[in-house]
Amino acid sequence: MLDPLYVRDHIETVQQGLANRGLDATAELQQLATCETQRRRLIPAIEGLKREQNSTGDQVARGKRNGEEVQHLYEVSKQRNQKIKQMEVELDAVERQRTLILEVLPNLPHASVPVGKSAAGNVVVRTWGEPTALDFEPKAHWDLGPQLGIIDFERATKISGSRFAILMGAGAQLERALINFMLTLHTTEHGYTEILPPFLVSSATLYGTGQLPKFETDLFKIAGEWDLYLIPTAEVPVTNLYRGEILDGRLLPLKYTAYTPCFRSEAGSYGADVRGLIRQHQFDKVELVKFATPDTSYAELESLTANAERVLQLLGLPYRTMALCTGDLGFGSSKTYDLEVWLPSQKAYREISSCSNCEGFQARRANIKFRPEGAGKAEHVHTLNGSGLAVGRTLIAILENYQQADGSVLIPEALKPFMGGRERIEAVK
RNA sequence: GGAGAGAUGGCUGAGUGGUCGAUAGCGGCGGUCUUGAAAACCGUUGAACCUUCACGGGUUCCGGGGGUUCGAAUCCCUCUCUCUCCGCCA
Repeated sequence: MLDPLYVRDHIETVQQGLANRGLDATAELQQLATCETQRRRLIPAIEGLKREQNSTGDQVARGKRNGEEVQHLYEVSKQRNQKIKQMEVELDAVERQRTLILEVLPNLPHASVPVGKSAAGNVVVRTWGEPTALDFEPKAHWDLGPQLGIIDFERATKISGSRFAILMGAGAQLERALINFMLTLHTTEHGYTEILPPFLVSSATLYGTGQLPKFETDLFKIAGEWDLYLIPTAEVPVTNLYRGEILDGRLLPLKYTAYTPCFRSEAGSYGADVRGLIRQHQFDKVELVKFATPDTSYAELESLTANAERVLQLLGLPYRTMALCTGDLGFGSSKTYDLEVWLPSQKAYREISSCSNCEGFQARRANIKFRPEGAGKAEHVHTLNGSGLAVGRTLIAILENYQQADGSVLIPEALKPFMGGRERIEAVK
């Protein structure tokens, strides 16, 4: 949620920022301005009446103690009270409308974000490694996996329907090894604290990170009388760790990493990446989340992104880092770097991580603050999150980049200790 | 699923329908004392919003919502959540 007071005083800037995202919010901002005017008319009026009401109450109390006649005050007070109630109903409607508008407006892009309309406007920040050179025609993972007997798409469809997959044998082991490898790296070398959160969360939690109310159709909701949804990312439960709390600023930044499965209905994405593991209703991800002070959050975004890149580097997977343009930013993000890994079969870089600084956008929704130096006025923290990495896509990248002419797949050096010393995955004869 | 108890400030915990934002203790912060620390003592210690250049002033908030009343932390209704016991269960 944008800061209502900031929006009030910077309508033009906000309008321009949202326009850069491809959103014409002229009408909404106009409505907001109207709400603001009415609000500022009603609040002082109501407060003035309440003040009179309080003083009348004191008069009654004092009068009664002294045995004076106070009946005549009752009627005045009663009428004033009706007036207050009437204005409060009005104010309530105004504030409701204000919230309704604010909660569906996306975050403003940071000044450093390139202006652009779509993914085509994203900018390559750096490239690591060279696209893997294979002296044979690379196979796609959806062929490799089944041929090696480590991925079964067909039986997954029988069990759960489309966009699910089963990992078996060395495939399941590889997924587990990747999770373990990533968590170990982030906790021991990058200083993150590991979290294993609930995979089901309440609507209040999803509101805090911005999935609700606008993106309910992307989520799986639990049937029945439950206010529970499957998490679409660990960002949701982990960012909500401190919802409604005021943190000691001296403890910031706080850094957390969490492995969770993620569940997305991907409504509206039919037709895209229908084959293979790329886009599934359920996938594993190791997430990085930070709570930072506003003055350090952009430095923290750089280091968080570097932490995610480190995973790819250690696995020897070629990738590039993209700065998303204004038109491609996610709802809650002020600035995002996407990491894209090279997939030989597609001869293209594909997204494997997305690292964002949401500034105070989620913190305002979730009411997460900090007190600088442990004292003084509390301000909203900045929240950051990034994949470190999407595990299923990492598995794809390993299969495709480490495939050999004979159809086997080598295990990257850094992963061997997590694979029980296994050197390669071969077809089960 | 059955039965019961509760929700008050960072924590613990008082609170008769009328100067209660709320007693007290702990914790935190500042100070005195000390070479330093501890102890002791003194002081201080919530949030949101409105208004003001500022100092300041004001309103609201005792789980959420509604009601009774001139007036509600206190009475009534309702919702949510937590805890305890029993049953079932990984």
